[in-house]
Amino acid sequence: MAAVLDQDGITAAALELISKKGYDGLTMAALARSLGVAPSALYNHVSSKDEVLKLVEEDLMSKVDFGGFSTLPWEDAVRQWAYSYRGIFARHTPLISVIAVLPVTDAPQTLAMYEAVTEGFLRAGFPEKQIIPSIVALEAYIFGAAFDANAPADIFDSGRLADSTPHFTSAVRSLGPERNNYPSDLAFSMGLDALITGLGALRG
Amino acid sequence: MAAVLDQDGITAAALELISKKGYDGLTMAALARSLGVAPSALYNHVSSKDEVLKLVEEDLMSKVDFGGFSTLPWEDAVRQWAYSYRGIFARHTPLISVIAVLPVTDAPQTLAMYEAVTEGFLRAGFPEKQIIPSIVALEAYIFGAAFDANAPADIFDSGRLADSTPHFTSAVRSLGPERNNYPSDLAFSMGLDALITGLGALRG
DNA sequence: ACCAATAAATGAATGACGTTCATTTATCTC
DNA sequence: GAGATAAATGAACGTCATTCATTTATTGGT
Repeated sequence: MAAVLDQDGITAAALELISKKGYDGLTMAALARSLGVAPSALYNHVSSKDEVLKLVEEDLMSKVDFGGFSTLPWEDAVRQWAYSYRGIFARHTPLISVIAVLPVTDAPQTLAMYEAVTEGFLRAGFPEKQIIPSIVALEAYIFGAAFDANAPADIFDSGRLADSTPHFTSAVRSLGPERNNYPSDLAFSMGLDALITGLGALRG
Repeated sequence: MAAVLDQDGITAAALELISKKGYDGLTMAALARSLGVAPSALYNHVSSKDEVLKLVEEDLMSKVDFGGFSTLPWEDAVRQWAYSYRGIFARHTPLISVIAVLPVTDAPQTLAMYEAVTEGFLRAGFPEKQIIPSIVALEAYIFGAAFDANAPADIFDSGRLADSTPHFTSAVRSLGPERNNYPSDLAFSMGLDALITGLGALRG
C-alpha cells in the first residue's frame, strides 16, 4: 500500500499537535486525525504512545545547542548549553519524567550531545571521573528548572496564611512591589552560576 | 450517615496504595476498594483525583526535615534539608510535575517549610532579595535529582553506538569496572556542594 | 419521640483513552 | 498475472475518571 505514514511524519505531526494543543491534546486519535488516518494505522509504525514520546524526545534533543563546547570557554559553553536545554524542555515538561530515566542506548541525538559535552569538559581539563557526575548534576538542575519555568506568577502567594509565615512572605514581597514576582529566570541564572563556579573548581 | 471517609483517611490510604502498587496502582477504584467503599463515594470528600495528589503532596512535605535551619550552620542545614527532600520525592516523582507548579496558597505544610528555610537563610546573613531565588534554585536541583535517583543503572550504556561516542563512553567506563555505574548519589553530592558554595557566597 | 434536613454511600452510566485484531486494500516482485 | 507483503481500516475491549439520580443513615429542632 502507499505508505502514508512513517516515523518522521508521525514525529512531526506529534510535535505540531503538542505545540497547538499541548500534551493533553496529544492522543493517538488526535495524532491519527492530523495525519488523515485511522488511529490503529499508527501501530504499524510505532509500538505504543510511549514510543511516540521517545521519538519526540530525540527530535528535541537534536535542537539543544551544545555548539559552544567546541568554540567557547567552558563556562560560557555550559551556560549556552544549559539555557538552550532548559528553554526547549520548559515547553515539554511531560517528557522530562521519561527522559530522566530513559537509557541513551539507541538514542543517537542524545548520545551526540553527551559526546560533545564530554569533549568540552575534557578540553577544559576535567579529570575523566568527574565528568559524568558533573553532567548528571547539571542536567538535574536543568530539568528541575524547566519545570519551574512553568510555575504561575503567583505560586508563592501565601494568601490567608501570610501571617504565620512572616519571613517568607516578606522575602517574596521584597522581589517586587506586588504579587506576580516569581523569579524563575533570576533563580536559574543564580543557581547556574553557582554550579558552574563550584563544578569548575574540579578542573585539574 | 456514619462518615466512613474523610480526607485524612483518603490520604493515608492513597499513600499506602502508592507504596504497595506505585502510582500506576493509584486509581480511584483501587483507592475506594482499599477503603471498602464505592469509587463514587470518594467524590463526597475530594473533588478529583488531582486533589488526592495534592493531599498526598502536602503530607509528604510535612515529612521533609528542615530542622537543621534552626540548629545547624547554614551549609549543614541546607545539606540535611536537600537530602531529606530528595529522598522523599525520589519515590514520588509523579508528584513533582504537580508540586513544581502548584501555588503554596492553602498548603500549610509547604509554607511551614518555606518559612523555616527562609529564616535559616536570614540567620545566615543572606540579603532578603536573594533568598527566594536561592531556594527556587535549590529546589529545582532537588527535584531534578529526585528523578535522577530513579534512573536504571545502565542508563548510560551507549550500546552499538559506543564507537561514535568514544569520549563519553570512556568517561562512563572510568566510573567503574563494568556497567551499572550510574552516579546518581555522587552527582547529587557534587552538585549540591557546588550550589552551597556558590549560593553561600551571596551572604552579606 | 417524631420529622425534616442533611451528609454520605451506592450503582449504573458516560465518555476518553490506548490498544488489539480480523479483514480489506494497494503495491511490489517473480 | 499470481502471490506475497506492507499498510490502513473499523469494530471491539478494557481501563480510567467522573457524574448523577437514588437510597440510606444520622442529626437537630420542636
